Amino acid sequence: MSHMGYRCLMAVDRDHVLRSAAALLTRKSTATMDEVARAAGISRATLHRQFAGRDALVRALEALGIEECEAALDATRLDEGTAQEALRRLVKELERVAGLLAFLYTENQLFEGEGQNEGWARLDARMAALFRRGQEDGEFRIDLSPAWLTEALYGLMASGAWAVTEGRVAAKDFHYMIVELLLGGALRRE
Amino acid sequence: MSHMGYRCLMAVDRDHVLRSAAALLTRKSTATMDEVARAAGISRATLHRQFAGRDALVRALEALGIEECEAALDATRLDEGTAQEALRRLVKELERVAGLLAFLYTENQLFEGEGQNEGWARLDARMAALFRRGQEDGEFRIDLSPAWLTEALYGLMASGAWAVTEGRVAAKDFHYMIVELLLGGALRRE
DNA sequence: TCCTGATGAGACAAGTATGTCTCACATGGG
DNA sequence: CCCATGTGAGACATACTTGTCTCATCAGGA
Repeated sequence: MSHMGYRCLMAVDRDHVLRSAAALLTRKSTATMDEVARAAGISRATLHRQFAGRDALVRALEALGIEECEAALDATRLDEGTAQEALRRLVKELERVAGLLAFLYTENQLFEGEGQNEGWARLDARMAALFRRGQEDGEFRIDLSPAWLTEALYGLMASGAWAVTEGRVAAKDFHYMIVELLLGGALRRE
Repeated sequence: MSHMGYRCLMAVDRDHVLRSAAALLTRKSTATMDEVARAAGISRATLHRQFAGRDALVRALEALGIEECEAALDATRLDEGTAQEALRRLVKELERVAGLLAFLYTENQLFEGEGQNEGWARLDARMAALFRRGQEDGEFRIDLSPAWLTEALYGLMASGAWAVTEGRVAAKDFHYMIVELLLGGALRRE
């Protein structure tokens, strides 16, 4: 076996497995390793060969989620334009990972006592920085803390993702609903 | 044993157990029956005597959550005053059950395929009716559906409850943060 | 063709939660 | 005092998931 071929093969499979697992666990967070394996079209043995255990799988999913979020943040160019425009772009970029984010958001409740992954802290900081910029530029109100606005963004994305999967709202409205509510709230502007 | 005495004793214990379980499962959603029992100060055997199994316990918690939400809705007098005032009162009433609500909100993801409890549908309808009234009275914007606003309210309350338990925001700000974000959004009013 | 290595199927042991059961104990009423 | 009822402790079987292992198979490269 060639070394390159080996690295390539593993990388491709690993990514495919990871995305299948993300898609499944987004819908059913208690899926077993066997279900995850079947969803990825592989056997449980192979799944265990790639991920030492369920923990390792979830950690890998966490890393994937962080990675995708960081990529979304990078692609958004948070510093360009107004904070409001940047936030709109950000939610658009994050829409793809909303389901995975919703899974990890609730799953992280279980990791209490280990201290949260530093990746999340970095993401939180970048998002909070966006909200803080908006406040300093006079765009956003200053009586809602950047930390809360960040938390609310996560919460609304999770709610939106679930509402879509359960058919309570249309998928095409996802971005609009979240951005409009987060930015403007429910009240009519005069 | 007297019939009244029996009924009273069971009712009191059951309620106490239920509230202990709610408090525990709010923090650790995967707590075992044994942990739930110990948290309530009873043995696992007694817990099983009162609730046939874990399913029955969660169902009972669901019923409790629904009951408390309905009570909150009743106490709020949704029809009095402006929709905005009613919403502020509602969030205040719901604050007590936010933790339980957060637990059930995520737990319900697992009950898919059984059709959701009719109690939730009733609650959703009442909340959506409030948002609809706000829209019809010209208070709330009409481009965000009542269903989405209801969902967002759940999501924000869950986010707020978790953020508080993890110390990311202060408990005293809970009501203000949720109501202000839901009503006014992040943007400054001119 | 032969050989290497990954895979799938399945067996297997271990751990854990669950649900049921029995038994001893305590409390409270008759 | 005696008895009934609820309770706690713990044993027990069961089911489920997990993690590891073996073995047969199969595809790709030398």
